[in-house]
Amino acid sequence: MSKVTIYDVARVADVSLATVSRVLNNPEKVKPKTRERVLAAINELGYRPNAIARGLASRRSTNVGLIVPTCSRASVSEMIDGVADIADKYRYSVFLNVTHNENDIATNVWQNMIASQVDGVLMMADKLSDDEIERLANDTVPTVLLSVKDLDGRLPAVLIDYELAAYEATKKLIENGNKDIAFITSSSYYAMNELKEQGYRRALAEAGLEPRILGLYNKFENSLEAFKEFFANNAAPDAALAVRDSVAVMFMNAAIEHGISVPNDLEIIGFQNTKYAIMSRPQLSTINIPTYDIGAVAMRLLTKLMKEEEVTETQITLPHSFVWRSTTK
Amino acid sequence: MSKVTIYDVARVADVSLATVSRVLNNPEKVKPKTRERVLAAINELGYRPNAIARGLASRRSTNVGLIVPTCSRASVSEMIDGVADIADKYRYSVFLNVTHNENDIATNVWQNMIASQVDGVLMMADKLSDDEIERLANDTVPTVLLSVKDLDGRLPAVLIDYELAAYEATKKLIENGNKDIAFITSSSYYAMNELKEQGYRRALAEAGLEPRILGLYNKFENSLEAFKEFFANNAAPDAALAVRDSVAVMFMNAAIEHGISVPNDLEIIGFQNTKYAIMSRPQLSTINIPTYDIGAVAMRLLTKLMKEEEVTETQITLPHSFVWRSTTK
DNA sequence: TTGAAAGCGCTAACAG
DNA sequence: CTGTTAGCGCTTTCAA
Repeated sequence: MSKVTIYDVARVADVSLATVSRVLNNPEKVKPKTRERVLAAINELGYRPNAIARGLASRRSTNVGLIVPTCSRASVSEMIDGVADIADKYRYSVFLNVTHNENDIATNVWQNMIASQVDGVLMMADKLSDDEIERLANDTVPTVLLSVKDLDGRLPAVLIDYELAAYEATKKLIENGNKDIAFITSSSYYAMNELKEQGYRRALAEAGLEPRILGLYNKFENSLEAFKEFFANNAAPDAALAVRDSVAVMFMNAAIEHGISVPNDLEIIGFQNTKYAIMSRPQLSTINIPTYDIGAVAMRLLTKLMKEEEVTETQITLPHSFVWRSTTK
Repeated sequence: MSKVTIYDVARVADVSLATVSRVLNNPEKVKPKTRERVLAAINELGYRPNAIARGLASRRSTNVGLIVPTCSRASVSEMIDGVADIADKYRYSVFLNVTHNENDIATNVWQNMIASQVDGVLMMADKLSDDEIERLANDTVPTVLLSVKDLDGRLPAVLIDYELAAYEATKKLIENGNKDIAFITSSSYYAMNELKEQGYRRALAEAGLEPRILGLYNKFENSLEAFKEFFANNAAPDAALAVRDSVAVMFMNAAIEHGISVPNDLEIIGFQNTKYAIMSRPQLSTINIPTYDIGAVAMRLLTKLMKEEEVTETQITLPHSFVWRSTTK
């Protein structure tokens, strides 16, 4: 569409194209009067610089890549909103790519993005191999990890201390006098969930209690059935910590249908503080995670990295908190 | 990073850069033997074509723009997944932009995307003015509307017949013998919700019943309070249709806390068939919307439009269905 | 079947 | 402060 090029503007304003380029990129270097003439011409013609040509000439695209496993989990969609808002603010465009949690895809996508000349990338991907981390860390275009981090801290990252959060939640459950505390986790393999499990185990170990891990199926509907079956065939635990609010609510619903009273016979804590927690009955006690902020802070960090500003803190841990509602005593 | 250019490949393969370009874009026009030599060189050097340079030279970017009001509503995040999957399949990259429902922003974003040389755009935006629609429709880069449509059908669109869905749901409620049927809507202005309201009103009008519209606040927490207040100060309706599952569940929870029995004293139907509907107690009857498919189908339609293939049907209505659970008799 | 050459629309030295 | 001049890395005629 935009058939109007920088040449047209230059002609109308009666200057060289270099001057037009200057008022666009370094307006202070142009005499006010000329600048105005150029601006007027731009307006008159409805000129919009061609981002691609600009990218080619300047070797900077003002594009960033965003790699996520999926959009349709609240924990990631809110983060995307955070990324998008800050990107917008700094006038970056964001390339979205969803990998469905397949790692080789993530790495491949990353390479494609680099080839597409993004200036930086935000990546949410589990279990990157050492080689992969090495490659990301050594590339000239900066990559920031979302929610997860590599253990050696080679890559910038914005995350939550999931281990600590789970540890503290479990500890609370222990303090409330519970002995048989279950951990309800997902069968799919998330690094995040592994950290949560570690925190859970640490708290139990300190108290000399036995862990009890309950896996569940990826498919939502199957999980409900699985939970029902669980309560039909097993002694119910005294308390439970779940990897996500939705999981916690499903577990709770199954328990209640089995005649168990929450929180009297069974205390439950979720993870994330989503709407699920408010909408369940009883309302779910949960760990509040600043999801939006993870995205926003990561994007902000990335802008600094891209501008090669001095960044003191390259691995940022955002604070979690607890929201005590009606599923805990 | 990819410092390797097409020249390097040409040199190593001992051909001209034109030939390398050909094996990339029209492999059949190159003698198999040469082709293999080039391919080998590409492999050896780890060459990846620079998407930006390619875009500039070919005037096609293989990028599409995706404009949404937010990511963190299930109805849009699932759609995004649909778009992303199909885009991936056709090797398009997607530029994501969230507008927070502000229309002037959406139009502006659209222009920026066009300037960024996208080959097409998918847009979810309410209440576009006639001028805006005109502009989108007349541009050389195709735009497909998501979920909403312009009334004259000038723009391609993929959507649900929300009016009909609401009409049918309301009719079911009427057939069940309810007289006082409420419509629970959001105070923010969505074209979609307006259509739902129209369907609701049509069904009531046909039955000679009076409509009863209940607005609610945008903020989730406030809504719960508002609903509680509603039940404290007003006669409860016999039945209700809500614009979203989450709204339906909140309304139901408030009702139940007020001592109303669902579905005996109050029948409720939601919209969307999200996890909320399964996780509520009782489980919510709702209208199933193929959210993922809206995105997927729209993206597929867009690829055709971009290739200038013949498209017979430019406004596609996807089917809805009903899921009767425990909040209806 | 291949190569030479002319751009795509812009930025960025370098002069002036 | 402004203009001239090279490219950025690739596609695409046009000839050979």
